[in-house]
Formats: sequence, C-alpha cells, structure tokens
Amino acid sequence: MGRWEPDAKGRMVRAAMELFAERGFEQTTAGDIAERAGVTERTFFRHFADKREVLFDSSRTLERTAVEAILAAPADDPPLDAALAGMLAAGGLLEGRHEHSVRRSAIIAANPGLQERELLKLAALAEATADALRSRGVADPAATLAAQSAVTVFQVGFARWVSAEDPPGIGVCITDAAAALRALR
Amino acid sequence: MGRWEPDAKGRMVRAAMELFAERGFEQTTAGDIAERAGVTERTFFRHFADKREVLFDSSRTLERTAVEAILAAPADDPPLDAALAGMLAAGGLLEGRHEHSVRRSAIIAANPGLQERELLKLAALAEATADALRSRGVADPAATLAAQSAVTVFQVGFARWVSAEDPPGIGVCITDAAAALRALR
DNA sequence: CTCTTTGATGTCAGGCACTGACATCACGAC
DNA sequence: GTCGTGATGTCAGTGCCTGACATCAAAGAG
Repeated sequence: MGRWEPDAKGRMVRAAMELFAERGFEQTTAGDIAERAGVTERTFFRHFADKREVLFDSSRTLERTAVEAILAAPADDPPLDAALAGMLAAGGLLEGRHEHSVRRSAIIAANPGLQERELLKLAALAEATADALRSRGVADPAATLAAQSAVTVFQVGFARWVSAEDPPGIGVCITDAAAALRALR
Repeated sequence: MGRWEPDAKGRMVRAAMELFAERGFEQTTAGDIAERAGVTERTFFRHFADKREVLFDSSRTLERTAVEAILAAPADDPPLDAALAGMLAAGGLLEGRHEHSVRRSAIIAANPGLQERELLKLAALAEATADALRSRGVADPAATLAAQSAVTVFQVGFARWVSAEDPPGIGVCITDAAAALRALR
C-alpha cells in the first residue's frame, strides 16, 4: 500500500480543485496539478483516465449508494418511489459538504468539457438505477423512464440546493422536485 | 461562396461516417477524414470545433425544429404536451433516414467520448425546450422538469425506433414512450 | 539480517488533437 | 485589369495521453 507519501490521489484531487478555481480548467495543465501534488504528470494519468476525471472521483460511490438504497426499498414501492429513494440516499452523501459542492459546481459550470463528463456520470447513474429497478422486477420501458426521471429530479433538487443562500437539507430539495414532477400534467 | 469544390463540409461528414464505420472512431485521425474529403487537416478544424462534432452537425436543426413546434402548439396545451409536440417535430426530421440513424447510433454507441457529446447535445435540446416553455408562461421548476421529461421520452422512443427490425414510424415510438411515462405514477 | 518480491513511481519518447500566424488562391466587384 | 474577400494551404508549437523500461520503498521469506 502506501510506501511513499500517502494519499497521492487525494492530494491530486485537492490540488486540481485549487488550481481550477484559481486559473480555470483550461489554463491548468495536468503537469501543473501533478507538480502541486508532488508527483509527476505520468503518475497523474495512472490515477485518472484523463484530466477531467480528477473532479469525478466520488461518482462511483454515489452510484453504489443509490443502487443499494433502491434494492433495500420496500418490495411494493412503485418504481418511481424506489428510484427516488436511491436519489435521496445519494444526496445524503453530500449533506455535510455544501460549500465543497458549490465550489465544484462552479468549476464544472464554467467549462463545457466538464459538463459533458458530468452528464456522462449522470447517465451512468441512470443506467445503474434502471438495472436496480429491473432486478426488482420492473420491465422496460418503465425501468428506463423511472430511472431517468429520478435522476432528473436529483439534478433539479441538487441545483436548487447548490444555489440556495441559506442551504436547506438536500433531501428537502429533492423531495420538492419530486413533488413538482408528479404535479406535471 | 463556393469557389472550390462545393460542399466541403458535407464531404467531410460523409468521409467521417465511412471511416468511423470501417475502422472505428479512435483509429481514425482527423487527417484521415480530411484526406478522404480532399482537404487538409487544418480545414477540417475550421469547419468543426473538434473531431467529435463532425457527427453532430444537424443537432442545431433538430433543436430549432423542436422549439418552433413548441411555440406553435396550442396555448392551452399543458407543458408536457407542448414539449412532446416539439419532440415529435424533431423526430419527423429523421423519418426518412432510418438506415442512416442506425449506422450513426452504432458508431456513437461504440465510443464513450461520442456518447458524452450526444448527451451534451440532448442537454442543449432540453435547455432550449425549457426556454420555449418559459416563453409560453411555464414557471420553473415545471419548465425544466417537463422539458427534460420530454427529451427522455425522445431518447427512449428513438432507441426503440433504431433497434426495431421492421421500422415503424418514429412518431409512434415517441408516442408510445410518452404513454409509458404517463403510466408511471 | 539479507534477499526477493511487489507495486507505485520516475523517465523518456512519441502520436494525435487542436491552435495561431501567415501565405496563397479563386472568384466577384469595380 | 486590379483589387478585395473569404476559404484554403502551410508551418510551427502546445498540451493531452500512452507505451516501454528503469527505479525505489516497503513487506515477506529464509
């Protein structure tokens, strides 16, 4: 395990957040990030598939948490309810990190390439959610539609949570967004 | 206008489709595409912001068509109905191009970078749709939610249309997906 | 205590994506 | 015929990312 300075990955993530906030994503090279983290550029690319991935290291944890919550939901919950339970669980991971989420969102909002990557992660979350619903016996296209709807609710709720001055709970934001979706006609 | 061989852009689009189908996206360089189209690599990048964009040249037309249909929908249509009218109009543009759509989808499905770009275009479509709804007097978050739901319906319907052996109308596929969404509840 | 193994890291060379600066050329306007 | 205009060609350069190989700290075997 750690024979050198420990947590090289964490150091790179923090260095990247700092540099992206200071000069912007495009004005920061992979070598810059590595240097501030005390490693070489080559090591950076051993930990992250590309320069953008350094901002999405926790997306797999989010996905896993959502899937587990969906599988743990009451068996008679309708598909959308189960999927939304997954989104609430995922949101819970961010509960204590409002300030960090705001900074990260600002960085992503400032760069189309990073928005692309975020959309890919959300699509992966939707796909994992749909798989979880299918393993609960939900057939397509209902599984796909419920999963994608839940992720949309997560996006809308998260956006409001991040833009709020006095941060409410993210759970409230997600629940409100879910209610607004159901109120559509 | 055209003082050289006309339709350089169209030639590049066709050359790219051929090469991506033959060897795959990553195994094709921008220089390869340019060469087959009879231009230089530098000219390729004057027409397309990056290598992926060559597959998404028609996305702005799709977006414009959807917006116009939404604005033309009956004023008393509920938000989701109006948004879906936009998706049906957009789908209409593909009606006569099933084979082309199948080939293009296969290329995109084979490469994560292209999927990212497609997600970005769909997000732009959703944002334009939401804007159109807002200009009809729909407030947020209903506008965002209805727009994103409509785009999801478009995606699901399109996917079924593309994977169908004996292609039905794409309008039927979209309408069916919309019905499945409404049946969620 | 020494040797070996293991895995993370460093070093180096190179391909491809993309860009800025400048030259060139075809065609239309006058 | 000259001149302007816009698309194209040419060239040099930066940054992203990868493969191949060397190195080194620490853990385990004897």
